Amino acid sequence: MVSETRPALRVDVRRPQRADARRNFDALLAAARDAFSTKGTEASLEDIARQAGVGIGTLYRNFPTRQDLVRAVYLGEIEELCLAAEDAADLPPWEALFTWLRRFVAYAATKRAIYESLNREAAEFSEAREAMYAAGTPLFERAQEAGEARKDVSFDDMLRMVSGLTAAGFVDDEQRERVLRIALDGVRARAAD
Amino acid sequence: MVSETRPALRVDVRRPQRADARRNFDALLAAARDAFSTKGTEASLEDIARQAGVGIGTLYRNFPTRQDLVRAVYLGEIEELCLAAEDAADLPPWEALFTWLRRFVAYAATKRAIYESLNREAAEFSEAREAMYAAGTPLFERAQEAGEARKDVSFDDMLRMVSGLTAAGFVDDEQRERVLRIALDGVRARAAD
DNA sequence: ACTATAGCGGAGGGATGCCTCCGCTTGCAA
DNA sequence: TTGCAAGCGGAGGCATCCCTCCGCTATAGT
Repeated sequence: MVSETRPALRVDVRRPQRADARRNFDALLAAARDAFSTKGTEASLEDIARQAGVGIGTLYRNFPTRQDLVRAVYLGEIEELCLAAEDAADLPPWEALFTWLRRFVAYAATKRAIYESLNREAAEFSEAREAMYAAGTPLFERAQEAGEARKDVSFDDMLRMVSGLTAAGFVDDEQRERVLRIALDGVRARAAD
Repeated sequence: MVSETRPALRVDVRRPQRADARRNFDALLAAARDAFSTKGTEASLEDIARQAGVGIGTLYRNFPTRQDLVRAVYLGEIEELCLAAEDAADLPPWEALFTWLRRFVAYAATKRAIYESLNREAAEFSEAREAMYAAGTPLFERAQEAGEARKDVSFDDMLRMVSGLTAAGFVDDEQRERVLRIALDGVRARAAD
């Protein structure tokens, strides 16, 4: 047990020992992150290997199934998100929440992977998702207690809403930001509440 | 000139003459509608033909390219949406808008096709999209004029927001409805405005 | 009933993706 | 330096999908 100074999830996922192998491992992860974000988790594994500059065999040695690769990318992304939640904790309630959610949206990498996994059953995902919920929920509840967020909205409601926006297409980043703000205005407590 | 009693767009798309052929045509359209809604516009054409109970050759005769099939489904969906806007016109401003948007979300069929096409360049799509905008914008502006919708939000902002939610995954329909309501609360004019 | 022909369907060739397997290469410890 | 195991990469078998082509079927008009 023992949560270290940082919980950190086990993103390790069995990183190889030899220097060259480790290089390949990282290149694969980076290529996958990129491919998944632009083409979804159905992206061609052969493309990913090619993009990483390694043979397809190497990809399969490190990540025997597509799911393994998706999970590795996903876990890395989740970890980023958990750290971002810690960083935001110092800000005023609503701003902290908003900042974290913006990070959630902006972190292009796993956009689609996160979104897809939000529904996926697989146990290994649910563990990570719980970590993310554990990281984000305090921000949300703090905003509720400060009277800035509606009490009849759940964290899950809000996150799914935001993840939908994440997946949607916008003309440009300004519009994305604007729409995010609009949607979150719906979460904001109203004078009448 | 000449809007008929119903604009109706040309959804015809060259419907065949012979009775059996027309049956096949309709079955293909229905199967495609279904497949596109669940698997996106990349769904296997052979599956669609199989699902429709016709040979792959028949599919290609009616819709020489995938794009032709997508367009046919899309146009049908858009037409539904335009009609729904007319129907909603009798309701009070905000309710009319909300009713139309709910229809927008609920009409499962082209969920993804509409969403994908929202960005697609292709000219044939933009024409239909404009028809849809033309149908929905009055509802939105009426809500704005009635002081029920914010003036600093555009119809396009709102539609993209909603279409994002459309594509997102929810636990059940109640949650979808609830989240739609929350997001639209962000579009609603506030007392302070 | 008869027949011309619109329409049918699926075999099959080409492309791409998945994944396994195995002979070659190379980092690292001694 | 050297030896060897960890690691590499891609050929190739299998599956799936796309799309074309053409011999067969069944409709609709006479």
